[in-house]
Parts: sequence; structure tokens; C-alpha cells
Amino acid sequence: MVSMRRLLYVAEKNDVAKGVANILSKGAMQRREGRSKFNKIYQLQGQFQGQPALISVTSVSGHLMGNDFAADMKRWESNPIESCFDAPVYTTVPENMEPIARTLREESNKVDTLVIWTDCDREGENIGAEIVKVCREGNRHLDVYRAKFSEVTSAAINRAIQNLGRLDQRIVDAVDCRSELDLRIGAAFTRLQTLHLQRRSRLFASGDKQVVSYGSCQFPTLGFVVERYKEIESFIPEPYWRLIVEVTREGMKVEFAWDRVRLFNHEAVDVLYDECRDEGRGIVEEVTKKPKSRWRPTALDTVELEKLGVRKLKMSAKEVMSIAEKLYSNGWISYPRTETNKFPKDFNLNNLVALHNGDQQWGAFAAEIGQRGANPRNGNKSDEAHPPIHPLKHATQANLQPREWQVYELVVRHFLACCSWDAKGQETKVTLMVGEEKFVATGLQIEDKGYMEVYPYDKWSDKQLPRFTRGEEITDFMLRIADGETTAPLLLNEADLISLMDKYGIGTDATHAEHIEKIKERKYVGVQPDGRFLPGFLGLALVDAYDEMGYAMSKPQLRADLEKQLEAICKGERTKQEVLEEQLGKYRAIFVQSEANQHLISATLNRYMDSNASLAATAPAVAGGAPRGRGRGRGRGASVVAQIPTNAVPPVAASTRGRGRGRGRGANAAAGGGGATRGRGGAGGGGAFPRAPPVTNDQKPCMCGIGSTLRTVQKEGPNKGRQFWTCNKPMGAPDKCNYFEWAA
DNA sequence: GCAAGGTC
Repeated sequence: MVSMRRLLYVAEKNDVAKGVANILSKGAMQRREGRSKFNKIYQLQGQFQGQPALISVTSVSGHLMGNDFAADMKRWESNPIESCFDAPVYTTVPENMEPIARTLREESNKVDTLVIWTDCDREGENIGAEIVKVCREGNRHLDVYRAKFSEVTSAAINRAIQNLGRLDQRIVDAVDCRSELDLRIGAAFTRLQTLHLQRRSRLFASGDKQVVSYGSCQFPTLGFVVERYKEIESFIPEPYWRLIVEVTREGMKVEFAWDRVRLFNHEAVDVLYDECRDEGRGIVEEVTKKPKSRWRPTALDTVELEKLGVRKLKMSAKEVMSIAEKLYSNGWISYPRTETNKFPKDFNLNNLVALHNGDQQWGAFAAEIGQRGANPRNGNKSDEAHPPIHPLKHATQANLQPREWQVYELVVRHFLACCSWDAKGQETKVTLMVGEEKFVATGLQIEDKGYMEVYPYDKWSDKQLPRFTRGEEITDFMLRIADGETTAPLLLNEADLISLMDKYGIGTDATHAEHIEKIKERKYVGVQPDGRFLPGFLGLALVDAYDEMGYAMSKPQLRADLEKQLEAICKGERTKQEVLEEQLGKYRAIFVQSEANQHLISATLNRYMDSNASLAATAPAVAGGAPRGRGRGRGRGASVVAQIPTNAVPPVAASTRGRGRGRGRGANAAAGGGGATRGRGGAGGGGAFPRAPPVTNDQKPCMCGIGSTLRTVQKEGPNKGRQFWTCNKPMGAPDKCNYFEWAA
């Protein structure tokens, strides 16, 4: 008789354990309770390495162990803070994970082989090592394998079993390294900042126990908010002028936009205006019509869901995710934490789409997809663990709470849109020449709304244009000069912030929202009613203080450097010990200096608070709303610091007022991202002058260095016949300037 | 009373 092998499979979460068991048993597994309510044990009879086997599949809930100092380190005052850099750190199973650990020990005792089925990422490898540690407490002789799978499908799971490997200790080490550094550095700087400010700042009423934390993710997140704020503070609006040609035809008023966009030199615009006016007629140089499409959205991943929720549903990322998790645990949608934005080839999209055929709102559209066949627009990211977020069951509004419904509806509509087809239309472009100046009007005719039928979150509308024919002459146009002013970029909203965190590798998809919550909770930043973030003076002071000391604590680069080191550990190029020592040495040196200069932290904070006191009388506090002049006005977006509830201080006006002037229009900060500013519209667009052939003046390079063209004023008046030089740089060239100078 | 990372 062949003896039955007994094995224990452990996944990272119950859901995966269930899926794996289901596939291996072809649905014939039995469910048992374990010690933890959320982590069941699924039992099945199967095969292992060609032998019949009795397999138990269970799970943990993410990390099984946590890092911490010993109990005597808990007293902040009685230990030198610097000891955070060398006090022993212990890795233990926290109390709430103990039931899971008990299950693992007990089940290990009944088997001889353990297979790790955690997610196929860095943290998953480390969680695997934690599982092994605990299981070995129950059975020291376990043989341990690692299954690698990218999705819970029959093909992937069976492939994983055929190709079992071992845990990769280098990856385990990399995570241990990150974890220890985060704890030591976080604890050291948190204690330094907190104890200093509690003693030295009146921001904290005596006995106030508010924590002023430092973390390798929360600080760069704060840094983004502060950087954008300062960019706005130092923004100086600049006036510009542009020409507009208006033509009324077939009862429609058409505005032709200037091909130069805008110039920052009033005199130049006046001169060009006069030229156009004197010309008195325009010639339609070209009428083009070309197909234009709007692409349907790509399959939904976590970051995109968060951003859409913030932008379209006006929720916080954290709320979006907590609702999505609830929808997931109730079986309405798939797992919402995924970095994957492409559907696997064998994914049965048509069935998932067909579930919605009967829906009142989008049923007809779903049915049409069914007829044409689902054709998802895929991105190119995969976390090798979860598919893109998609609906699993059909729900009606009656099934869900209002907020849940909004998120569910977004997921469904996004899914259907992704599986459908692009919107298509025709774009008409009419080019009008008035003398040497070029003007353009565009129209749009939508031919197929495509995915937009089901996706109200995107807007695309028809723009009617009357008929124009090539070569025709237009004399009844109106010419005018419009003026405007460059505007500062907007403060960051949560979607912007998530994009920046994603871009700079701050945190993970699962933690973006948490770091943002953290800087709110710590009162480093406040949120305006429009959802945009304003730094509070505590946040500003922390960033400034470290900047003044010369340490880039709030800059994303530090985290990026660590990430590079962790990669090196994973590749075997460096050891955990090397990286740990190097990083701890670096941060310890910064710490020692920061401790010696800690007065800068309270001094900076006091400066902000004092400037608040003196400005408070003249600058009325704006409850969460910074005055925003659009176009006109002063153009200084946020001149008020976030209204952040503290016991000690009322909302304040910024003390950064007046600093950093001279940066000019819309400087691109590292925190970049689309500010509202645009670069200068260019002078140039040169070309031949009919009356006076162009003269390129090599001796007179313009500001951008390309050279300039000599022109003559045609207008009757004191300047008639005078010549001027103007930039000859072609449209679209980077750094176009608006050089203008009278010729001698 | 500190971090960030998993997940319920």
C-alpha cells in the first residue's frame, strides 16, 4: 500500500487559499475552521510529485510578524534617542496574528511538506519566510517549497506545482532590511521631533501628546504638498496678449485662435494687430478633415481606481479603497488591490460582460459588447498576482449603500468601457491667413460615441463649424486683442499626489492612501473643500527645518536610493548587512547633526506662528479656501496656510509671503505635473513678408538665440515705416521667446 | 506614543 503524503499549503490570504484548493480539488474540497475566523482550512485529496496526497490549504493575512524594539525602549525619555540606531529589534508574531500562527503550528505537525503560496512579489517572499519560521515551531523537519504563480487559474496553479522552487533568501533579506531601516530611522526622528517640539513649541499646549512623526514615505508625501504650495506662493503672474479673429457665418460665431498663441510683449501685439487690420482680408489657406478618436480606458488597476474615485466621485482615496474592499468581500467586484492593467488572454470577459445584459442603464450596451465580442484595451503592467479590477456579479442600486453604489457603478462602467470600442469622430481644421499671421479654428463631429455611451466620466462634445473653402477670401471678420495673465498652478489634489507617489516610488499601491491620511492626521496638511491640500505651518516648518540643515528629508530621492539598494540585495549584488550598515551610518550622521541643530525646528515653526500673529489682523482667515484669482488679479493661488485644527493656533496667513519672488511664470517644480501655467506663447512663426522680404540678422540674435526678422510697421501714424526686429523662431519650438526691438 | 508593509 502506498502511503499517503500529507502536505500543508499556505497562501497570503484566505481568498487565494480557497481558489488554489478549489482548482486542485476541482471543486471537491472540504472546508474546516482554523483558529482564525478569517483563515479557513481547505482540505482535499490530490497528488504531489506523482503520489496521492492529502493536502490542507490555509492562509495568513499578509505579514504574520512585526518588528519592534524591546519593552524597555518604549520609554522615550529614559533612553538616548540615538539608541534607536543600535538597540536590538525583535521580530515577533503580534497578538492579533497569534490565532493564525497557532493554526500553522498545529497543521504543520500533521505534515512533512510545506508549500508557500504567497503572492509573487517581494513582500510575498518575506511573508513566506515568516510562515516557514512559525511552521517550523510546530514541526522542525518540514521540507519547504515555494510555488510561483501569477494568477489563480487552473493553468497557472498547475504550472506552479510542476515548477516548485525554494524561497529566495535574498528577496527575504531585502524586505527585512527595508523593514528594520524604516523602524529605526522612523523611531529616531519621530522621537527627536516630538520631544523637541513638545518642550520647545507653544504649538503644543503643555501635556499635549501629539506625535510629530517622521517616516520614509510620509515625509516625501508631505514634501510634494509643500513644494507645490511654495511654487504657488512664489508665482508671479505675467500679462500676455493675443489676437483673435471672429467670423460669423451661417448664424455661427467662429473664433479663430492665433497660431502664436500669445505674446508677452504688448507693443509687439499692437504692431501685429495693426498689420492684420490694415490687411483687411483673410485667406482660407487650408481646410483639413481627419479622423480623430478617443480611446476607451485601459483595464482598471488600484492607482487608477483611486484617482478616478477622487476626480469623478469626489471621494478620498482611502474611502474609495475601503468601499472597494467591502464590495470585494461581498463578492460584487474582484480584488481591488492590483497593479495589473491588462486582462490575461484566457480571461472570460464575455461571460462577465453578459452578467449585465439585463441592467436598466447599461444592459443594452453590455449586450452590444456581447455581439461584437469583448475587446479590452489593455495596459502593460502586471503584478503577476491579480487581474484588473472588474465586476463579478450584477447589482442594482437597491443592493448597495449609495456610496458603495457609486464605486460599484464606476467599476462596472469602466469595465464595460474597457471592453468596448473607441469613440470616433472627424476633426475639421480651418487655417486662416491674415497677412502673415496665421489663425486656426477647429470643429469636431462625433460619429460614434463608442465607449462614452456607457462612460459618463469622460466628456467629448461636438463643435460645429460652418463651411469654409480653401482659397476663399474673408473680409467681414472681427479682429481683437484679448489680454490675460498667466496663472499659478493649482494645489495638489489627492489624485495628483497619488500620481507623484507612484512616479517616485513612494509607498505601494496598497499604502498611498494611508500615507496621505497620515500627514492629515499629523496635522502637517489640511484639505480645502475642493479637496486640494494646503500645508499647515507644522508641515511647512518640518520641511523647511531639514532643508535649512541641508538634509533632503522631505525629498523623494532618499526613498528612491533605498529602493535601488534593495534591488541590489535581490539581485545578490549586495548583502543585507552591507546596505543596513551603510544606510544606518548615513542616517545616524544626519540624526546627530539634526539633534545638535534641533532648535531650528522650533525656530522655524515659531517663525511661521509669529508671522501668523502679525498677519492675522490684516489677512482674514479663509476657511479652507485660498483666494484664487483666475486670469486677472494677483494670481497668487494659495496665500493662506491650511486651516488645521489645533488647540493652540488659529488658521494663519503664510509667512512665505513675498519670499522667493522672481522665479517667474510657472516654474516647473520637481513635483511637476500639469500645473495650470503654460509656457510663453512664442514669437516667431516667421516666414516671408510680402512687402518687405525678411532679413535675418545674425548680429541681432533674439533671446532664444535663433535670430530675428526685420519687419516694417505699416500702420498710419507716428511709427509708420519704422522697422523692428522680432524673433524668428518657428512655432512649436521649445523656449520660444518674444523678442521685439525697434531697429535703429 | 515611533515606520512601512501585508490584509479582514
